[in-house]
Amino acid sequence: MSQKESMPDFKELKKFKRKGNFYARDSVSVAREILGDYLVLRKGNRTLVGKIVETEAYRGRGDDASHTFAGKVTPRNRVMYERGGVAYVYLIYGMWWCFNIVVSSKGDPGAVFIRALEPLEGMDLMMKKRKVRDIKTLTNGPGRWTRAFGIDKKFLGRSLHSGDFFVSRNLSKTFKVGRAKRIGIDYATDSRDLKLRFYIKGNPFVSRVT
DNA sequence: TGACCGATGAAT
DNA sequence: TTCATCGGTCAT
Repeated sequence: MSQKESMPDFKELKKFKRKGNFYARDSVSVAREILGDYLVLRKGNRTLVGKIVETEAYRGRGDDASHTFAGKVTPRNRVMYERGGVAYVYLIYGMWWCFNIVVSSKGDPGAVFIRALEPLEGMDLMMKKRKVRDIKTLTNGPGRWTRAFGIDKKFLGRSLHSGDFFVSRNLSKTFKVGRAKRIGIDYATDSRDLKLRFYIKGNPFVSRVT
């Protein structure tokens, strides 16, 4: 279950912001280690904060579920070739924005897909964006949390090293990590059954367990 | 320029 | 389990 824990204030969150060397590594390491961290978006004098509870690793060139399989380059996926630490955002099903963090070194595409958050601060603003009243369904899916945060095409290529949009390290992680197949990539052949999805065991905001 | 489609969500 | 949905992508 989701345990009560003290919520760091904005200043504290900023202090433990994840840096470039954290993102400039392989996608599996980042996808695992970013679990439990805080995604922080400052809007004026308000702050939206969600704990990252579910991720997927996309391994770039050698991963036929990735948008950069076999080194494919298009206007959309171009930022995936940047050094880790920028956002890769794209639209799916004509209506939902998917948010990834680019990882690895420049020229080596990789990404960590953020699938679900546990909402911690700014829930009133999130609910206005999502038009839902039930907190359980506010941010427990890739298209849901991005809508709650107002994430869209404007975020494509945006740096996570800024002062108003970043990931903050959680210094007290006590959970167990679950591992499963990635979702919605049945079009892939070689990579479809790899267990590259990671989630916080028992957290109610994970989009699905199996 | 336009055919095509999906790293989903919601209803059942 | 099914299916509505539509802006963007990319090949032409």
